Amino acid sequence: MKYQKIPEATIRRLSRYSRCLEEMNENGEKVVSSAQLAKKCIVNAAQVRKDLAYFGEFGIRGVGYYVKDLHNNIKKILGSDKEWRMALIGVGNLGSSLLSYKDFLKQNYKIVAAFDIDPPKVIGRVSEKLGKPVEVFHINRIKEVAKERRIEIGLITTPPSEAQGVANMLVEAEVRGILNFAPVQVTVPEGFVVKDVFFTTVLDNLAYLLSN
Amino acid sequence: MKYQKIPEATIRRLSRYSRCLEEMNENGEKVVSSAQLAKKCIVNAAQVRKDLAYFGEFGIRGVGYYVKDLHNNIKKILGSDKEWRMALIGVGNLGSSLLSYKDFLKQNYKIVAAFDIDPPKVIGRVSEKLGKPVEVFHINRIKEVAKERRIEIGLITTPPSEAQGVANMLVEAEVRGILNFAPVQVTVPEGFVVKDVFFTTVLDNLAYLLSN
DNA sequence: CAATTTATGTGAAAGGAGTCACAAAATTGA
DNA sequence: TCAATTTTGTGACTCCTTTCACATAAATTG
Ligand SMILES: NC(=O)c1ccc[n+]([C@@H]2O[C@H](COP(=O)([O-])OP(=O)(O)OC[C@H]3O[C@@H](n4cnc5c(N)ncnc54)[C@H](O)[C@@H]3O)[C@@H](O)[C@H]2O)c1
Ligand SMILES: NC(=O)c1ccc[n+]([C@@H]2O[C@H](COP(=O)([O-])OP(=O)(O)OC[C@H]3O[C@@H](n4cnc5c(N)ncnc54)[C@H](O)[C@@H]3O)[C@@H](O)[C@H]2O)c1
Repeated sequence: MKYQKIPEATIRRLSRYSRCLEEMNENGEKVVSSAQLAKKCIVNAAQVRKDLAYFGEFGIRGVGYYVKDLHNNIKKILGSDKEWRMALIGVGNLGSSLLSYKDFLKQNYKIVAAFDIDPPKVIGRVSEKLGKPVEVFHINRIKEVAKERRIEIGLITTPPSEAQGVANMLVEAEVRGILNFAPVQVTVPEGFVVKDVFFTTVLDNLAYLLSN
Repeated sequence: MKYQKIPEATIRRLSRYSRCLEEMNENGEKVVSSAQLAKKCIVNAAQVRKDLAYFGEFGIRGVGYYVKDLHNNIKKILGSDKEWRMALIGVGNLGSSLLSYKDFLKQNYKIVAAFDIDPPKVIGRVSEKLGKPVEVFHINRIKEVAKERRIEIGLITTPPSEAQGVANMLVEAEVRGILNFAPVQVTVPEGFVVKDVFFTTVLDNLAYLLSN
């Protein structure tokens, strides 16, 4: 298949397929058809095949896909075959719950440093919940520590008013990826990427659907 | 304008506009043009106008939109002019951080009950963080309490393996809206709505963009 | 080994969503 | 009062995404 721009929606679905395949693999299932995978992920079977076709031919006609093989291929496509080193900025309520989120690790995402404006205040939140606590630094050491620990992704869990400032520091520290939980639009220069996780936007969506 | 199906993306953007308008209103700004609002929300100006046009005519040609008036209209459209009564199921790391998330309240979303499989174990997580703690019930009382407290939305923050079971109980209790944080696809009958908040899907997306 | 079955990969068609460009309406100022 | 200015609301166009439908290829069976 000749080159085409890949839709964002395709990438989101690949992530879903990946989770399903992981589960199937754990259940000892060897082979899966696009129809079965589609059903499990609640999408159209042709959609599954087309999504995969952007990246190559992974199936065998008349058979389907080898679960493990396809899973590996999708992980390679998504870049989740390598370990991603992350920093968390803002060790508050949400931040400390993310610090103890075990699923990140399972998925090859690792928080290797945390930052706050007041480390002594928040230190209890970290150690109280984990066997091996993540080190918490003062925010003004972010550039230095980010370099040293080869951080590639920053998670922003500060109050909204601080988010853009923190994003600027991350840019300064050449942390190219940002996952932003603070409900404000932050902007970064070309070459950097921000993705948002806005709970209330999804809630608004739900509220809209429920009232119509 | 004659009736058309309204895109999901439009609803998501309305939610964004709403946040911006709220901020503008707090700053004492009275009038805003589609171009200004668009710039702030990082979208196209025609997009702003088209999104609003699905629901009526809110602007004045040659002038723009009255900030407060438009904000009220959008809140009415989204259904966020009323208070939504929510229950949280699974008072763990993430759940207890949501319980103390003040922004929900500001946005007219209110958690009026929490449920867990082991209330005594989790009770500390709630009261330790809040002035007026949310009551935690055993999960098997969900139907009874949901009716009594007129709950309309359920937040699922249990382990993934429990999510579908919890969703079934919410359906049983006629809670029509579900916001699911557990990284599995849950299904509900016609007439019910599930929206997902999957952190790792967004991370996967970020990882993909960073590795290409 | 040929016929049958099964399920992929993909071109073509349909369906949605976003952008452009301009007529229409309100305001301002001379 | 009327021309100039501003900015909305929207039809038409473009672009992107999803679905359909079928030729193609692998496997199986008699
Ligand atoms: N709590 C939730 O469940 C939840 C849910 C969705 C979104 N959010 C958003 O996530 C963010 C954090 O929420 P929270 O409830 O954890 O707030 P919080 O007040 O508990 O935590 C914020 C933390 O950020 C630190 N901080 C403040 N300024 C900083 C700076 N400049 N640099 C580094 N650290 C700084 C504070 O010391 C504090 O520890 C907010 O933007 C909130 O809107 C929270
Ligand atoms: N911790 C995070 O930051 C984070 C981030 C993203 C997603 N998630 C997801 O959110 C969910 C919760 O994560 P967590 O880290 O808070 O886990 P956790 O183990 O800390 O909390 C789970 C809670 O659910 C309760 N529970 C278990 N089964 C139940 C049932 N049948 N009914 C009611 N309650 C039940 C447990 O008693 C526990 O209190 C998981 O699905 C996780 O994948 C968590």
